[in-house]
Amino acid sequence: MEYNFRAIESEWQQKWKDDKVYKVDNTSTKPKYYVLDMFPYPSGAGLHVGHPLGYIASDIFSRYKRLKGFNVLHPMGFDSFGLPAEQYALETGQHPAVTTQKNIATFKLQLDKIGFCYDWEREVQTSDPSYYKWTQWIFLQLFDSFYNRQTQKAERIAELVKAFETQGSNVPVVDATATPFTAAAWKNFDHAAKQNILMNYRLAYCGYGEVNWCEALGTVLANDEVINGVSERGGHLVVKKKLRQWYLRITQYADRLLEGLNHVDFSDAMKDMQTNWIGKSSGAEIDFAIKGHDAKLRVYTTRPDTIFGVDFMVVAPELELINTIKSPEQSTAVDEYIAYVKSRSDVERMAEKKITGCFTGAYAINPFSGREIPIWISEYVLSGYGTGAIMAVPCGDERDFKFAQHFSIPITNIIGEQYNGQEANPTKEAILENSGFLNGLVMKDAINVAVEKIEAAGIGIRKVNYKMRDAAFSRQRYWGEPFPITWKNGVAEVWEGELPLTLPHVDTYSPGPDAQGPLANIPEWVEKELETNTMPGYAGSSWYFLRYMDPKNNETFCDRKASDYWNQVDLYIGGTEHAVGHLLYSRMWTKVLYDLDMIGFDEPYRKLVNQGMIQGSSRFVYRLDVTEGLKDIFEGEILSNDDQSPIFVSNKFYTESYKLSDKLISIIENKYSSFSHLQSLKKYRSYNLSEIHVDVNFVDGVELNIDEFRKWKNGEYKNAILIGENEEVSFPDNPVSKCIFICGVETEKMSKSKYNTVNPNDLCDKYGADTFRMYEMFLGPVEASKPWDTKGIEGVHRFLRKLWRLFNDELKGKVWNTEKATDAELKILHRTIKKIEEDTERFSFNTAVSTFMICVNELADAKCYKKEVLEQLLILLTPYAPHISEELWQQLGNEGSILNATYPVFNPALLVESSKEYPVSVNGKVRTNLSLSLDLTQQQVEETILQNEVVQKWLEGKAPKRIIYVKNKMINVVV
RNA sequence: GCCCAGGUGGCGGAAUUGGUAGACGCAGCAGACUCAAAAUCUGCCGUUCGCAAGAUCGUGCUGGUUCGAUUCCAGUCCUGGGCACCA
Repeated sequence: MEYNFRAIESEWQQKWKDDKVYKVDNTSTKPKYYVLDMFPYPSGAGLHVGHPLGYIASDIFSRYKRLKGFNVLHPMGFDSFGLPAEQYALETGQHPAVTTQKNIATFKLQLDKIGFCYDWEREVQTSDPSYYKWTQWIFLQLFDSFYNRQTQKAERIAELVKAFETQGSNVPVVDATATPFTAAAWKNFDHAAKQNILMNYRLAYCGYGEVNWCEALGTVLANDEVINGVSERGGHLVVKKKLRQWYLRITQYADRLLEGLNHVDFSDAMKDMQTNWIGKSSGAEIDFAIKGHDAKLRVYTTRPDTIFGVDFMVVAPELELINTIKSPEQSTAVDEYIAYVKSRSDVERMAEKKITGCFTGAYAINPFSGREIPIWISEYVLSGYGTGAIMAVPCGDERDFKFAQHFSIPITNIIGEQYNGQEANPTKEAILENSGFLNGLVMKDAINVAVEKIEAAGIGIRKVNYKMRDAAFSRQRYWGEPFPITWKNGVAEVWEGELPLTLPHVDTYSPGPDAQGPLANIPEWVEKELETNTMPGYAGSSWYFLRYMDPKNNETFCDRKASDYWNQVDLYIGGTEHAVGHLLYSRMWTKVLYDLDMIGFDEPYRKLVNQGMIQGSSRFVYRLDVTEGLKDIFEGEILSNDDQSPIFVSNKFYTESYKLSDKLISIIENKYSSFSHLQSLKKYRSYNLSEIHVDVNFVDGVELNIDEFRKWKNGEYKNAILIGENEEVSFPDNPVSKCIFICGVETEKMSKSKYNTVNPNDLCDKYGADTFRMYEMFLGPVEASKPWDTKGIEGVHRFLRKLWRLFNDELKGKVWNTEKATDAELKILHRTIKKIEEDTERFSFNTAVSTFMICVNELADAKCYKKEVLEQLLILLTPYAPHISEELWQQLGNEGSILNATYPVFNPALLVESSKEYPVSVNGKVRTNLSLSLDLTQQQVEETILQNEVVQKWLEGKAPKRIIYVKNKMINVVV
């Protein structure tokens, strides 16, 4: 009987489905364990082998925990709102709901084929009205809440109203408003005035923010749709535009998001990323008078101790203030510079090495020295951080220093010898000079003195700042959750209908007027004065882990009993690309729901494991192209021919600079003198090699399958002429060719457009899901990123077949028996139990797979076909390769599914050793091995060692200085 | 630019706490079985020198700490991820 994985896998998948073996209850006497995968976006391209890496890891762990006696929740669903579906709708006119459903169906087929233990009855989809009903509802809770500074938690907006009614604006629970009011005044405000004030405190609020606006496309673009200041599609100009936007006041939670990191098990790298993103800093906000103007320049600095070293100011080019203060002489230059900056993204601005800037012609006054300080604008200062203006201290800050040098601004030294005039010194240890009342103080002590003086003088305040900004929460798009908000006379009101407020049908997905979303095109929607923005992708994904606990509930987002039972996610597996977006948002939402007493915990994820990315390994062919400039010359002579039979050259012509070589041309010439390209090549010797991605699925390693290549893309290259590595040429009409064509290789992101994706289904068909699962794990540590290479999968498949042969022989049939296992055989088993358990616990799945291989190799060598041993091994293997394990488990005559078996218990007594083969080194270099009893004393070991021939040889008669003996590890003789 | 991660054979990787570098697998080479092929099995498989025994160098690079460093420290180069509207 042979290992027929196709039959085995489909049979067991069907049986498990029929028996509902993965159904999970919200009540159990067993302890609970919640394993979560990051929410997939169901893209049209389907799953590629990179996606399931984390899913397989979590599936293994879920099954392992189940065997260990836990009630395990391991759900799956879809983050099904998003830009790609809408983009596709724009191009094809198909409704996103339709394409999304199609994509989800494909994903589910693919996932099921791999044999995951999801309870599909708990599936959620964010674009399903029964789901986004609750996303909208939670949004309304955010809208109806504010952050109480006193209690440090979210509370209902009604509480704030009560406070205003009794105490006016001077309340301890929130920061003061821009314009103070009394309790009496509050009561006299009209509705709109009150709402405007409250909008400053709501956790979900409306404000104004900049977006990437593309006039030509009439739409707002995502950052990744903008490249070098123009749109990716069409290359149209993109500028910043201010729009009314919804925001989440996540900044209020900055401190708690930081503090919460102490209570979760995330990697230090992940915690660092979040900490840096939040970017807490403390310093001061200082108002500088501006010469000849009433307006003040407010700067934020973390180093108020350096205030006497300020040589210039830098203001973000976006700041309105600039228009007021710019001098007539500088006006044109300033406007031109602002126009330049408008075309640049934040990333470009921060990454720019070239120093740019423009003097405004205005001067600020140093409040302590009275010095006049020139005010500049430059793109390296961003408007969103701090006050959008900095005081520049070139002797202490590298960027300020370079700026001063570039524009020849004189530099003041306030740290004496600590500053060498060649580069800035950002120390806090120097003793201040040229610094008025701060002279003689060490800088780090001077910070506090300076802040106190600034506060006393009434020109500034101590200020804690966060780099993190409030999260923009609206999109000018169609395919997202509508806001249950109406606008009455410019005031945002909660929509009065019953949730969900469903997405209306639209005829076109084109943007609405004035940079509004497509919803603005619908008369009925606009008539009802409904909000035309929709929510962003992270709305639905910020709370989905809660919905899985109680996915069908129509009364509440998640029953309290269910969330109390399942509590936090015990294990969350996903990529670092979500480090600062999704993870921070869902942590914030959890904290708000906790504050409002709707759930009983304030961190969503107890433990986070970061899965690495599987990169694509792309393959290239190199097309010989006539260069652009010469095209005219070839008109009529070549070009028509060119398109039909392009020439491709093998890798070596690209890497070994065979470009333009006589050799390449002579190859063609010698073989095919009538070749029509030849004349032009000889004549002009001017061509390029362009890299063209080819589908990795018809490249074996690096060798191109030329027949497949000719059939590719409906025969686009069927007439191609290929010059191989061995300098043989393949023509379309000579199918028998000795041409060996080698492709170029590069590691890149796995993506359909790069033709480097591999479909897991194909591999499951060819080798089986068990092989696929184990191979994904065998590739390397889950946390590591690595390029995909299908080649090694054979090895894992061979391993499973070898396992199969421990039970069945192709000719003899059943070979397993019920004989008693020997000590040696039990030792093999228990060493495996120990290692598999350890490796699984620490998510080291790749070494676990190796361990299985070693175990099966050893059992095969020992000809051990004993049920007593094999049965235990199968249980260990179930989480990794569930189908074959179940099949063999049944063959052994077991009742019931192996899914419910009990995990083997490791018996240390079986592994006790009495001696050890020690490596013996002399001066740290291993020279020999020696087997010694484990109960020897240091002295006994030393004596034995010195007797040894090899050791004596290396001692060369000298006496050893020291002998290091680490029991059970090694011995080192120092001479 | 800033933040984070990673550089080990031809390739993916192992070495869990500073203790035999290269487990396990792929590819390759040689052999057995076979009419042949597939499958399976056996052996070899970092570099240089050597018939061999053995020696030499070797974990991106340059230094340091240590009896001993892939592992710790400092610096440096390269690659990948993120940088707020892809999800």
